Parts: sequence; C-alpha cells; structure tokens
Amino acid sequence: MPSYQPGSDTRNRLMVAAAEVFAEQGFRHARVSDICERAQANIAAVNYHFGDKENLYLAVVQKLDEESKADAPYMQIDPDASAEQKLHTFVRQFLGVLLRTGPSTWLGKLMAREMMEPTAALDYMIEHVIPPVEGVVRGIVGELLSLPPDSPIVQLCVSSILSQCMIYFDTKEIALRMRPELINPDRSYDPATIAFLAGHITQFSLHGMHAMATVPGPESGT
Amino acid sequence: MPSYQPGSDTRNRLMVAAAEVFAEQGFRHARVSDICERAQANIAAVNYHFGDKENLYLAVVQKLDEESKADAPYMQIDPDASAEQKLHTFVRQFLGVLLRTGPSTWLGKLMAREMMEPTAALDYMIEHVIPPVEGVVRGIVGELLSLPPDSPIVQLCVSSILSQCMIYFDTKEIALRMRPELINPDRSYDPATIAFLAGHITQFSLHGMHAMATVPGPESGT
Amino acid sequence: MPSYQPGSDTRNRLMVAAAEVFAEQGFRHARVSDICERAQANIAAVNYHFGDKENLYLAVVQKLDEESKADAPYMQIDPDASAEQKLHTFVRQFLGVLLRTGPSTWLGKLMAREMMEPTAALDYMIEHVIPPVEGVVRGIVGELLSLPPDSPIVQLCVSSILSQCMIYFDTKEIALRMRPELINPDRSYDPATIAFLAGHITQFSLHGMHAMATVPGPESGT
Amino acid sequence: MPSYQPGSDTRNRLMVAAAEVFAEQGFRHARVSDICERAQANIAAVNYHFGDKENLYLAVVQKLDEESKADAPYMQIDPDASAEQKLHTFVRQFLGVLLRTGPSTWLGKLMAREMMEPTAALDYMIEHVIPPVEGVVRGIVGELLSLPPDSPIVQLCVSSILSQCMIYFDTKEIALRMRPELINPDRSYDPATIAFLAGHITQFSLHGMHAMATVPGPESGT
DNA sequence: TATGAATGAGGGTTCATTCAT
DNA sequence: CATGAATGAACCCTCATTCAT
Repeated sequence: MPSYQPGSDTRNRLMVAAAEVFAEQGFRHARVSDICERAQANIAAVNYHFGDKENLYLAVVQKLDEESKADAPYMQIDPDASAEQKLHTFVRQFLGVLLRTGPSTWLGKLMAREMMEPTAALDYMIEHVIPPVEGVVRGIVGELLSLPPDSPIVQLCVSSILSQCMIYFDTKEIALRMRPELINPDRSYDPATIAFLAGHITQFSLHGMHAMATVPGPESGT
Repeated sequence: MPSYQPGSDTRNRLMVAAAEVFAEQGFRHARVSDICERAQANIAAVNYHFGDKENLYLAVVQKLDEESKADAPYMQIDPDASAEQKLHTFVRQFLGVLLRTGPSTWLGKLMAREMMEPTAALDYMIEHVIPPVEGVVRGIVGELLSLPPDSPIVQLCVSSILSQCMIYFDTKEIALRMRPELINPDRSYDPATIAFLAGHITQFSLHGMHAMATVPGPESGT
Repeated sequence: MPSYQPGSDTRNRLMVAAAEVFAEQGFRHARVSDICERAQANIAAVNYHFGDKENLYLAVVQKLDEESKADAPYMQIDPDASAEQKLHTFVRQFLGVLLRTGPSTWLGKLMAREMMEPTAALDYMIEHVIPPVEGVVRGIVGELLSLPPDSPIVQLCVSSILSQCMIYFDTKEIALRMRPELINPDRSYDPATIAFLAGHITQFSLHGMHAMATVPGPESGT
Repeated sequence: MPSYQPGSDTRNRLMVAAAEVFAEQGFRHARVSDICERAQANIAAVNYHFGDKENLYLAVVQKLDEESKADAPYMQIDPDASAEQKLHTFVRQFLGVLLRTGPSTWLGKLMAREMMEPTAALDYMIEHVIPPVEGVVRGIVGELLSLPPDSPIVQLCVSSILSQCMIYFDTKEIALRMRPELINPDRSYDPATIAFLAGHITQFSLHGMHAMATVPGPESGT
C-alpha cells in the first residue's frame, strides 16, 4: 500500500478513469474491472494503489474537489461589480459548469448521487465542497438584502437560487427526451440556452429577494 | 406464465413490498430476495408473478402513480381561490408530500432516481406523472401572469417554483447531517418547518414572477 | 437462506464433503470450490444452504460431534469392570478412534487444527466435545485414586493420560516417515500396534497415578 | 539471483521477521507482505534474497534450529546428577521453552504446524531437530531403566514423557479460554505453574517407568 | 398457484510473484 | 543490491433467474 505517488502514471490514469465511471454509474454500480479497463491497468491495480474501491472513490472525490477549486469560474467574481451583476455572473457561470459535459461536471454528478445514497464521501462534501459555493452566494445575497451572510433569510434565498440552477442539471435526462433540441449531441446544453436560463433565474431571484426586504409573510389558502 | 391476476394476495404483497424497497434502494440496488422476504413470499415469486425484476418495477411505478392521482392533495386546489392563494396551497401541499415519509413519497424517490439513472420507467413518468403536476402549476402561473399555460415564460417560472420545493427533498441527507433538529426521527420534516419553507417559496416566487410581467431581461456580467 | 432441511440431498453431500475437506485442509485452506466439486454441487450451493463458509464449518463440527457421541466406543465402558480394566479399555478404544482413518477421525483433526488457529468452532468444542471425554477419564482416575473427579490431581492425571494417546495422533506424519512399517497404506495404524501402544500407556499411567496416591512432590536439580 | 549474503542486513531482518510471522501464522497463512513490512523491507525483498517464500521458510527453520542448539537449556543437563534429577531438570526446562513466549518457542510452533500440514521443512526437522531432544531423554530413561537408549521400551517411555509436556503447549488456546488465570497477558505460562506441572509430570513418569522395569503387560477390558 | 432447490455469471479482494529500473 | 510498480490466478460471496415438483 504505497503512499501517495504522484509519479505513478497508472495511478493517475486510474483516478481519471474512476472519476468518469463513478460519475456515470455511482459508487456501487461502478465496476472496478471497468475502471481498470479504461485505465488500461490490471484488475489488481486498484487494490495496489488505493487499497480498495472505496478508498479510490474517496481519492477521486478529493481530487475532483481540488481541481474544481483551482478553476471554478463561479468562484471568481469581480468584487467591484454591483450585487445584481455579481448574481448574474454567478448564475451564468454556475449553470455553465453544471450543464456542460466533461470533468468539470463529474463532481456535481457525484454529489447528486451522494444525496440519494450517501457514502463516506458525503461528509467530505458537506465539509469541503458545499460551503465555498454557498459562501459566495451568501455574500451576494447578503449584499443585496443588506443582511449578514449567515442570516436565516439569506440562507433561504441561497437555497432558492441554487435550486433553480440545479434543477436543470437534475432533469437533464428528462430534457433529453422532452426538449432534445436544447441539448447537444455530447449531452451538453447549448451556450445560448444557458445564457437564456441564467437571465431568467437572475431576474426571478432578484425580484424574489426584493420580497424579503419588504413583506412579512403570506396568509394562506387551503 | 400466469395471466394478470390482480386478485392474488401474494402479488399484492409483492407490489407493496417492492414499492418500499425500490424507493429505499433504487431499482438496481433493490434485491429480489429482500422484496420477497418483506412480502413473506418465496424467492421465485417475483419471476412467477411478474416475469422479472424490471417488470415488477414497472408495475410498481404504475400503481404508485395511480394511487398518487387518487389522493395527491396538491392536485386538488380550490378553483375559487385567488391565484396567490392557489400557489401557496400548492407549494405547501407539494412540500408536504415530498418531505414526509411513507408511501406518498415513494413515487418521488423513484422519480429522483430515474433522473440519475433512467430505466424504462422514466418514459412512463414523463408521459404520466410529470404532466399533471406541471399542468396544475402552469395553470396557476398562467393566471398570475395572464399568459397562456404553454407559454415559455410560464414554463420557466414553473421550473423555478418546482425546483425550490424539490431542493429540500434532494438535500434531505445533507440536512440530516447539518440541521438534524429540523428532521424527525422517522426522517420526515416537521410540519412547522414545512409551513415555514412553503411561506418563503411562495413569497419568493410571487415576486419573482412579478418580474416576468414587467422587465425584459438583464444585460451584463463578467 | 433456508432453515435446516434434512431432506435436501445436496445439503447432506455438502456436509460430508466439507467434513472431509476441512479435516484435510483446515478451515482457511479449505476451498469452497473443492467442497462443492466433491459434493457434485454448484459453487453457490454453500451460500444457499449455509449462508457462508464459516457457517458450513460450524454445521459440520456440530454434526460430527453428534455422530461421534452416537457411536464413540470409548464412551461406552462396562461400569462393572475394575477401574484398571476401564482405563485399559478407554485407552484402547480412544487410540483406535484416533489412529484409524475415516469420518471418526475428522473431528479429531478439526480439534487439532482449532488448537493451532482457533475459530468460532473452538468454543463449541470446549463446551461440547471435550467435557464428555474428560468426564469419562476423570471418573476412572477418580475411582483409581479415591478422589473426587474434579480434584486438581485428577485433572493432572487426565492430561497425562490423554496426552500419551494424542501424541500418536499428532505425530502420525512423522511416524509415516520414520516408522512407515507401523502404518497401513490407508494411513491408519495397524490394530496390533494400537493394542501394543494401549498396553504401554495403560501400564505407564496406572503406575504413574500410583505415585499421586503416595508421594508429595519432587525436590530437585537445575 | 544473488549469492548467499549472510552479511546483508535486510536479509537478516527478513529472517527475524519471517520467523515471527511463520510461527504465528504458519507457512501458508503467513503473508510475504507482512514479513516485509515487519522487516521494513520492500515487498520484493523475499524473492530477491530467497527466491521464493518456501525457501525463506526453510532458511528460517534451519536458523532457528541452529540457534536453539546453541542455547536450549534442556540440552545442557548436569551429567553428575541422578537420573531422577536429570529427568526433573529436563522436564522443567523443556516445559519452560514450550510454555514461554518469544523466539525460543518459535521452532516449537513451527514443528507443531509441520505435524499437521507437512512441508519440505518436516524432513529437516525429523533429521535435525527431533533426534537431539529425543536423544537426551532416551539417555535419561535408559539410565533409569538400565536399558540401552535404542530399546523399544525406552522409546515408548520417551514418547510418554514428551507427550505430557507437549500437551500443555498444544492446548494453550484452550487453557486461555478455560483457565485464563494460569496464563500471562503475553500468552506465556506463569513460572510457578510451569514448575508445578513439571513436578507432576516428573513424578508421574518416574512411577510410570518403574512399571516397565517390573510388570509384563495388562490383561484387557471390553 | 406456488415453492424449495439449484445455478452461473460476475462482483471485490488477496497475494506470491515478476519486471524494469 | 534493491525497489516501486504491476500482474494474474484464485478465492469467497452475491443475486437474478430457472427448474422440477
């Protein structure tokens, strides 16, 4: 059980292949043999480099997280822009990452799966993946509402904003069947569509938040 | 191969048990042996009554859908209420179904899984499960915006509204870890919490939709 | 995981084959595939009938123990004989069981292995296999020494007697190489040899025990 | 393939570690990786220095035997003592080696395992390990019985004596469960217990052998 | 109508050994 | 003289399915 060996080419190929297969199939469905085949490695390579399947999975999640932090565009927002502009930029960039294909979406897929059938990796994500993203949005929303970022109202708005983005990620399989013209052959959304959706979500949310600053709460129906 | 025998007791017990297990584990993880045990049936009963595992799954989805249509509270909304009240009622009822436990949530869980790893059942859901729900919301939104229910703008707002509800369903495992006090031991959300969330989502969405009626769209961003 | 099904022929063949293979190879070395082959059963039969390998092993130990109790000749000793005769009979019968081949020796082999690498079965043996045998010898020794069967001195003598029998079982592989003429082609000891050894052990032990009744203990050298 | 390198430090560490692991686990259960880890050597070191696992094992047995001959206390018995004293000394020392822990008992453990599942090493032991020990006892017994050391009667008595010592080695796992108070945390027997057992075995055997000098043989039982 | 028994394909993991450096 | 990397055979176990009754 060798310690971290960045120099091993097989080890890296294994992680890349594993990220792909785990993202496609989830942890349990993913077959070690598949991963090894794609990595052109021996079936025992996973055990040699990572101990077991779960350890490989954890390593992949961690690596994906680190890579994501290195170049996630939604994390780099011009601090001099207006809060409205910041929100628009964030939504557009975040949607872009979610609705494209390739490595940048793998972590998202893994997270979606962790929510349905959690593994040890969910704890890592709760600690390392979610807070930074939420933090950015909380900052923007706080600025818009003139509220501290950890205010409960801010939290509600953050959920509302993120959910509107994530829904298009979650329903991609449905969109593929109901609105195939919106989605490219490589399963990514068209940039124009992304821009359009980002516009809507931003507008909807800006006005939605405006409510928070003014009204108390609804009086109900049945 | 027996003909369809709705009267068979074993067959019914099998479907009830299967609904539960499929909802908990998803199609692939669910074990036929588990289902048969819970149904107090023989291990061969599934193949005898349904041909194979997938067929049982399809039958379960269909049955759940029919039951859901019979008593889904969010489908029965007072036509005389104001559009605002209708929306609030829908959100509260829909959230209630999503965030409680028990049979009423099984179909939701199955849908969530179908989005991640579609099976033949997804086509059924796209055709039979989604349209009625969307139709209700589209009607409300159309009324609010004075737009036809099939307008693209209405569709965007419907997605925004539903997504804000579903996020709390999708992130239940995370909430369980980050805000355990909000969730009961049986994994259901507290009614008061549900009411609170419904209030926020309604307000946020009402104001969000207000934007649609007025402004064109944003320019800008990084 | 069916409950005990004495009617299953495969189940019985599995246990017979397993007893043989476990006795030959020990628990860990024994291969499930070997057992299934000898039993002319499918590789999955063990899992179906016994859950897993260890459970099969435990079932085998228990069955062997029950069979042994049903017909172990050293357990049936004429109560009217003199204590000396009883001892001689026991030693001869016990040696006979140990030094022959076939099913009657399998339990012994399993015990020998449990002593070297204990599994869960050792606890069963300590509770069910050893006490009856020791009890018989303790009775005889107690009678000879006019001491209660649970006296420490009796225990020491019991160990001395049993050890002298067991050594020929333990060193069979060595005898096979050093004194092959004493051992039949089927790896069993010759009856005449067994009788001869029994005579020695009985005499040696009778006089050895005589010491216990008289002398205190040795003083001695370096 | 390197020539014999007694000076290699790795080679020596490998042998020490291997002795320990082989004694604990037996030849087949012992893992090369374990040995290498304990020796702080590379996983390929065994094959490099010894060709393969079995060769390492053979080397270990040989080395252990040589060391044992250098300092086994039961081999060094005062020739001027009485035969009775010699026996007592031998039994006490032999028991001491068997029932303690540490390197001095490793060869014994290896032998015990060889009896159950012989490897090539058993032949070595039959030739080099057993004869010296038996020789010592044969000498003492011969002296006691005024018989030549190679007399069959002497051989029988030697077996009786050695077996009484070895039983406590063989049944250590059982004693650990039934009489844990007799055994130290490091799995060795308490010196007082060893002395006590040695006293019994000596007395029992001295009187047992006395029988040989007098009586013919038993007339039987059932 | 239903079941106990049995099966075979395939899953992850282990481990002694080999190879290139 | 030694090692990190890699390998392949083999092992136990799982599980949907099938078969005979």
